[in-house]
Amino acid sequence: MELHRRKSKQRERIYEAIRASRSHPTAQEVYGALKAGMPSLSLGNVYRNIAILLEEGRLQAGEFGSGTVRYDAVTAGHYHFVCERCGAVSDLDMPAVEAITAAARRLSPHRVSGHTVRFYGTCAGCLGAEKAKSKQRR
Amino acid sequence: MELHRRKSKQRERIYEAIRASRSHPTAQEVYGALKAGMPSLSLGNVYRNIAILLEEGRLQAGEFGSGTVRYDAVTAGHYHFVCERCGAVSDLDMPAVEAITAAARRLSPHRVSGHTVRFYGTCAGCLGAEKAKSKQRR
DNA sequence: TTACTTGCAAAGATTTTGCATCTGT
DNA sequence: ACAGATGCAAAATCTTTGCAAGTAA
Repeated sequence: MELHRRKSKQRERIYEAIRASRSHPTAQEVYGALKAGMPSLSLGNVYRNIAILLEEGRLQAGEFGSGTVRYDAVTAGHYHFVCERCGAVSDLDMPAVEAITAAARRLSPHRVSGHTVRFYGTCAGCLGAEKAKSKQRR
Repeated sequence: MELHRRKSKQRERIYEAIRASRSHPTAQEVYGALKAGMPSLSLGNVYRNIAILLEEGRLQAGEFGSGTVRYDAVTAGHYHFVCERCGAVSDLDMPAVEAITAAARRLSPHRVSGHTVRFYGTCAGCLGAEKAKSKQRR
């Protein structure tokens, strides 16, 4: 009745795909990326393995306004930037400010164990596209 | 072809329900809360009106780990606390730190317009329940 | 062998939409 | 009257599950 986890090619490929990606992929994107090299792979199994990887703490999940969950191979507590125009999610090269958690502990009746920060705006790519468009308009 | 928005009893009730609630309700919760006093109300219409209210900037949306979207009548930039045990979402009485946005602007190639902070941990209610349980165990 | 894994397909859950009808203005 | 709003039910998405067959240990 114990749970001895076996090594599984599918699970490792799924983990690798997420770790290698810079884009915080969704389950469907992971599936799409692996399907070519692993035709037997099923979407249900991607979801199942992601659940296991989350449980093991090898992944982190988040929803960033698209309505679907995105995954991230945890590196450390890092902050995210979400483009309000195209929905892209990127990591921010910014040290986590532990003082924020400390401040919340002082102010809140709850047991605060940590925090995340999410920045909003327009990503560099969309800014470029916008500029090109306004130039065209003249 | 213009869009003249009409006043609608449903929409105002939906907005009021969300504004009055402290719990960041989901669409289904709003529907459940209003159904009694408005039997003809449909869930689809709740979703439609929430979309309009979001567009008008009267509401804010967020997903907090439950897999369903929660809504909030925007007051100002405020931070949230999410209980990892029961999923409850509450507001934190903590002034938004604008310096964080400024720091991100300096470090990021994107146009950063703002940020949100989310704290994680165990809420006071769950802490109490936990304590009661461990006492019982002795 | 044992019991964890997988693929497949069906089921769940949440959210969106088409359409005929109703209603503010 | 006209264009927006509503209810209802069907559809679209995303995610989870049951089951029989495959597979690591």
